[in-house]
This record gives sequence, C-alpha cells and structure tokens, in this order.
Amino acid sequence: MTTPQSVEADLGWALFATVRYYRQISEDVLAELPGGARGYQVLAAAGRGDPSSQLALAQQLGVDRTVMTYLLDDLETAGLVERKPDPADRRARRILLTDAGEAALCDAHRCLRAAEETLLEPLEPAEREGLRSMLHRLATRTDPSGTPINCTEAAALTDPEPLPPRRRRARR
Amino acid sequence: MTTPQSVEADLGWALFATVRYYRQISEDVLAELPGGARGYQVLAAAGRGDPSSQLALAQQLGVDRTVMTYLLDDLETAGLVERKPDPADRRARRILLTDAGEAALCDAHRCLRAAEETLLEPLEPAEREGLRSMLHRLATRTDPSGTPINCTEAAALTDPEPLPPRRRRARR
DNA sequence: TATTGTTATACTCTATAACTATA
DNA sequence: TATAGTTATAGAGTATAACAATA
Repeated sequence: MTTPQSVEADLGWALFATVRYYRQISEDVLAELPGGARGYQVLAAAGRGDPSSQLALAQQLGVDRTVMTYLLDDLETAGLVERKPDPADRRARRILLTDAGEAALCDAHRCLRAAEETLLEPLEPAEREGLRSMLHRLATRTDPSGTPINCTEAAALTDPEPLPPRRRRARR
Repeated sequence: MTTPQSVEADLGWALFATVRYYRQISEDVLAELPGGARGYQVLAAAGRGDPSSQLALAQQLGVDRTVMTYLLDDLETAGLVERKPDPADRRARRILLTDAGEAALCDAHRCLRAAEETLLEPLEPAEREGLRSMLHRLATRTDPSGTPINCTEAAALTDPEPLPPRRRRARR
C-alpha cells in the first residue's frame, strides 16, 4: 500500500496549511495595507526599481492583469504608488513608490519579518534559512522541460466520465 | 535599509509561488477527481479511518463546513465516498471510502507523488525530505502561545485612515 | 495585427443565515 | 441551549470580453 499514513505526510496538505497560516498572520500584520500580502509584494517589487510594468508585476505575482489594475487603484488611492507612463512604450506604465509608499514598505517589511519568525518558530534557527533557500529555488525554477504533466491512468481509474456539470444539486 | 533585495528573498512570495505551482500540477494530475487536491485530501483522510466527521474534515482542511458539504456531494456522486450516520452521535456522519474511492485514492496518490517529485526537482534529493519535514512541523504546530500578532506601528505608518470602502471606483 | 491597460460583466469560490435533526 | 449537517443566499475574488491607446 502506498497511501500515506497521515495527512501530515501529504506535502500538498502541509503546503496549504502553511500558506493558510502565513495568510492569517500577514493579514493581521498588514491589515491597513491595501491588498494585504499581495499589496506588500507590489510595493516590494516597485521599491526595488524593477522594470515593473503592470503586466510584469501581475505575472510576477501570478495574478491576472485586471486584478493588478484594481490592486494598483487601491495602492494609488492610498498614496503609496504612482503610475508613470513609460517613455519607451507609451502603452505601458511604470509603477513607482511614493515617499509614503517607501515608508509603508519599510515598516511593513519589518513587521512581516517579525511575523515570519513566529511562523517559523517550530524550526531550528539553522533550518529557517534552509527553508527560505529551498522555497526560493522552488519558486524561481527555470522549468526547462516544459513537459506537460499528465496521468491518464489516474483519470481512467477515478472516473471514466468527464462529469461536466458540477455542484449545486438539489436533494430531499 | 531592511527591505529585501529581491522578491525572491520574500518568504511569502516564495510560498505563494510554490503553492501556485503545486496547485497547477495537482490540477493537471487530479483533473478527473472531484475537488482536485482538496478532494484528494478528503479521500486520504477517509482512507486513513480517522474520526472523520464532516466537521473534523473541514477543520483539518481549513475550509468552512458548508464547503465540505458541497465537496462531499461531488465525491459521493462520483461513488468515491459514503456518508454513514455515526452510531455514537446521530447528528454526525462518518465519511467512508467505497472500493472505487480506495482505488481512486491509491492511484491519485501514486500520480501525485510523481508530480511532487517534479515540483521538488530543483532540490537535492536529501533536501526534499528536509522540506517535507519542515513543512510538516509548520503545519502541525501546536501554537501554544496563542498570542495575537499585531503591529500597530505599521498600521499607523501605512495609513492612518481605515479606508473602509474598497474597490470598484469609476474614473475617466 | 498585436499588446498594455481599463472597464463592465460573468463566473467561481467561500462565507452567512436560517433551518432540521439530534444532543 | 448547543452542535452537525444542509440549503439558499450573499458576498468576495477572479477571469472573460470588449474597448482605447499605442506599438
């Protein structure tokens, strides 16, 4: 039998649970920051002086470009970022931090680091850097293969029919 | 200055990006399984013969009990689980795997393990177990303190006003 | 023609509230 | 009275499609 002995042995479950926890503490700490953890990441990217078009930011954060528009609307309304037309491509806009945005980023970064230490508390100090390093490598993978993952056997076993219509069925 | 030099130094960003990747590969691999990765985790918990009331499962997966109802509806419709009244508490229902559910779980587990190895490819083989162990400990933390995290300084700096109404403002 | 950004709209997911049945 | 589960509804969050401006 190859099934796991406990949920905890499940990498996916552990990942989701950890992210859930991270989301919670970052929401507490960044409650006043528009967009929460996501807003922070936008500020961090802009503060680094990256190329930072809206599209580039959206791809970096793994969200749709329309979502980035709303996110930046909130950050701009709060006075933390500016949208400046890119002189090299007048379709694009470069996202720049305001002074207030810089201060907010710096402060949020400090708070987040403290919260992260709480998150990482169950680990040995030496392990914490190891985890950061590993997640960093996983997140920045070059993904050279591009080989699409499929597992048709599983598909066939679990359910031959495509079960197209989902959810909301009446009963009783 | 204490701001990070790159997004990649941001633990939150790395976590989110990794989960995004995991979600993608697990969706590919578990496409036919109702509920995707979440459905798999329900099957895995049920297959373990845990207490497994719907509420217990919901808490384990970090979802609302109403979400668990919908999830189990789909799994039951697909013939993978059964809801059996708990003889000890007739309000509750124990979630049991059917034979088809057992087969689907076993197969999904095998496929998922393979997909996880793809995910973990950037790491040394020895590191992979270390990552699993660390995430396991983070996810199963006892959280003895319960001290609520707050960071009022950050709140004050980033935005004194609570900015209550959010999103969808007209422009132009 | 293709791309960036915006807007409106539709859809999906999740949470809230009300209810039934048990305790 | 409180809890497990269900259902309908409302609310987030996200994606789709159409458009303007620019390449």
